[in-house]
Amino acid sequence: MTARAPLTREEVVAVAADLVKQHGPQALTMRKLAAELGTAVTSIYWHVGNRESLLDALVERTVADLGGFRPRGATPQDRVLSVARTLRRRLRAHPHLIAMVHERGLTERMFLPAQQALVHEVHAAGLRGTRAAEAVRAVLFQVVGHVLVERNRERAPAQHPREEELWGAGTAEEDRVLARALAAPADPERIFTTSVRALVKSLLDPPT
Amino acid sequence: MTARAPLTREEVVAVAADLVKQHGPQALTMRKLAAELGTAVTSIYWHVGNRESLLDALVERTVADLGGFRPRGATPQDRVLSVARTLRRRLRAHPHLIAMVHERGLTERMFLPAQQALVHEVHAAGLRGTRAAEAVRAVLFQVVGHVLVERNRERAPAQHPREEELWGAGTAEEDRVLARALAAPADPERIFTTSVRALVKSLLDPPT
DNA sequence: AGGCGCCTGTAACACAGTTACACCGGAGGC
DNA sequence: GCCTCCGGTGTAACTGTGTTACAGGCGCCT
Repeated sequence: MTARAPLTREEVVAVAADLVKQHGPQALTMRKLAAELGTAVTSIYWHVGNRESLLDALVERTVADLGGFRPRGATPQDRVLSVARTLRRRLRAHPHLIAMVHERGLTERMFLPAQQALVHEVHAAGLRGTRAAEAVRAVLFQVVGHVLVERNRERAPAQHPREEELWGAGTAEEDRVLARALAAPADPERIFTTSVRALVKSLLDPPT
Repeated sequence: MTARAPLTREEVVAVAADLVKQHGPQALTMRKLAAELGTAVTSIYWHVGNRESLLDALVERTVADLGGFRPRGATPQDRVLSVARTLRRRLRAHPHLIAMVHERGLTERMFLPAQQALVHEVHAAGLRGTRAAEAVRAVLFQVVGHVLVERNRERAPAQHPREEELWGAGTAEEDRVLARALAAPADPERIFTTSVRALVKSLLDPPT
């Protein structure tokens, strides 16, 4: 057997990314990774340093994959919504990885490409200076925050006090339909669109 | 020496909470905890089962500590903002612990008390049924999401491409003040208030 | 005294990240 | 042709983690 092609840093990171995508971050152990690569642990350490650096590289890769934005829509409002939707979709495409980005305190890094697109749109809508910066940040915070919460919701265990808490508490008996709507599982897509649209409307519409 | 007062589940959880608050979740090892308690690891296992259960108990405690809400303000809008602010403040009071709640997929649990308060206000504002439920959820998603992002921002390492990325990219040269505003550190408090207010305004104002 | 239930401690297990060290194989100097 | 050095790999260990089998101790009831 011709031993095997020499290991490269890129190969290590790629296989590590696969492992994380398939089985979550906790499945990424140095030994498993070595086994998957058909090599020994020490080789990995030689190429990537330590686990920390490996995760850094993974995160870097993920952020780079998010790419740029081509907003669609007639009005700035529509185009901002378009950016928000695209960002959400891309973030949700790599759940484990964006969780890692978050856990490693690099959430802000994920912002940059979208931020540039948003700056453009907000500027087109007539906002300037500090006010524009605030609008951009408000939208970004909302999108990323929403995705984090949404993703969290999905892997949440059984929420034992959910329906009952609201029915029994007396607060919601004012409105049966409301109570039922809250007891039913939420539609994150709808909530997302609703709230982004609402936020954007207020931020861009009246230059108070 | 009179050996020591018998260990209780509450004592274990309390000391564990202290450890997490002071040195973060990774500092909570069973052996350290045992040393801190002046006992042996097995006693901890006897009282709390395993590490998982211990973290569950911690999280439960944290969620319980969040308590109820007494919204202040003249209009429903103001009172919603008041709830949002209180929720944010309380969440930010236990950064490590809310990170744990999040990582354990129990973010939604944190919602409940605030949710009840919001249901009341949204109802008072005249919203009903599905529309009201959506408004409540939109606000909660926004608040919790914002806190997650904000908290993340604080412990982020050096953001190497930050100012430069925006200055060099050409996008922001349309507006020097904007670029400078984005390069400067954001004021999360302001962003929070601005965006919650904007969101609430759109959600509650026009019963379109 | 005997037994039983609550609680604690000793010592081990498996598995994690990490590393000291020996080794191989080819590229270049003599 | 030989030697040395360097990039890269492998073996086997170290420490520290969660967890548990097992041996008790202490107090109370009968």
